[in-house]
Amino acid sequence: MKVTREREEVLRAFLSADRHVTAEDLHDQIKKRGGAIGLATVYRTLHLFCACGLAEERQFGDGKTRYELTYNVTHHDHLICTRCHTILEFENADIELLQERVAAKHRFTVYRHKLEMYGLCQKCAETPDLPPRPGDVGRGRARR
Amino acid sequence: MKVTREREEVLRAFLSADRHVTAEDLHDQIKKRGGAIGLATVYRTLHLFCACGLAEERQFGDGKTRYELTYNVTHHDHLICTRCHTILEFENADIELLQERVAAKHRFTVYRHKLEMYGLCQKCAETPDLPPRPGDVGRGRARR
DNA sequence: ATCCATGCAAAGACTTTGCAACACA
DNA sequence: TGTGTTGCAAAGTCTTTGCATGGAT
Repeated sequence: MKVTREREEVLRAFLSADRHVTAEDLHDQIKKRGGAIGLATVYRTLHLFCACGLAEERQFGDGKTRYELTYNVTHHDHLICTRCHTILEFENADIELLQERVAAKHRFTVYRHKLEMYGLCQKCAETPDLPPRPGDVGRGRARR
Repeated sequence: MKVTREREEVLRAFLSADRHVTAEDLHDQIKKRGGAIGLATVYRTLHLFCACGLAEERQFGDGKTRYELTYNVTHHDHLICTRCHTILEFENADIELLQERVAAKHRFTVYRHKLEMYGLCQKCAETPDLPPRPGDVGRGRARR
């Protein structure tokens, strides 16, 4: 696999960005640093990273695909704040174990799973300024 | 809310269809029965159903939004076969309980959650004809 | 009769692809 | 030097919206 300036830029942006970013996020960040890169190349590079196990795609229900570096990272699941879009990660071995039992009971071979909880983080739950809108995420592409 | 022929058709198609259908699925089914309806109306009607709690949107990672009738249905999670696209449902109170504990630990108020396991159903795991491709689902819009 | 719903086509958002120019090994 | 990569723009897919028409109450 070739090492190009563009691929290095994407990796660098990825490393210094939030854990869960969209292609556009990375693209913007690279451009802000003065790097020049096409959005299509960002997408192509992210696919490449996913194919070689360096990253994974995630969909949290707002219609955008997010990418997460997974190299040397243990499995975890997500708590997603539907107001401020904070994403908390957690891992829980007990849940994983129960999941395996469920799968076994159904004679299912599981390769991948995801557990996502949508709601309000502590901070957002405490600030009643805006009405919480728990229905806005996790229900498909964002409305316009 | 008005009762129109179109809305009745969508509901009827919904009731007799698989549990997890796309707007296009319902549209096709209605047309096959001889009913005439615009795809946009199907989408609008499904949004309506979701808004009044009759249905819910789901995204299983192939880039399409699926809808599921939830009226009078208890919460459940999903096992998704990445080869034949069979979707098994299950519920497990122990897992739910552990989830609540995790959320509480993070001071998170959960409104909705989803647990999805992707892999091979028993039948597909036993037929080695096609190579299993567990990476094809759950990782964003389908490739073309 | 008045709104609200529908259909169609156009617009929109996100992502992929074709192709010529270019860059790495 | 040759193959793989990039950029740009165009195409593609799924979904939403504008607007004129038609239908339900």
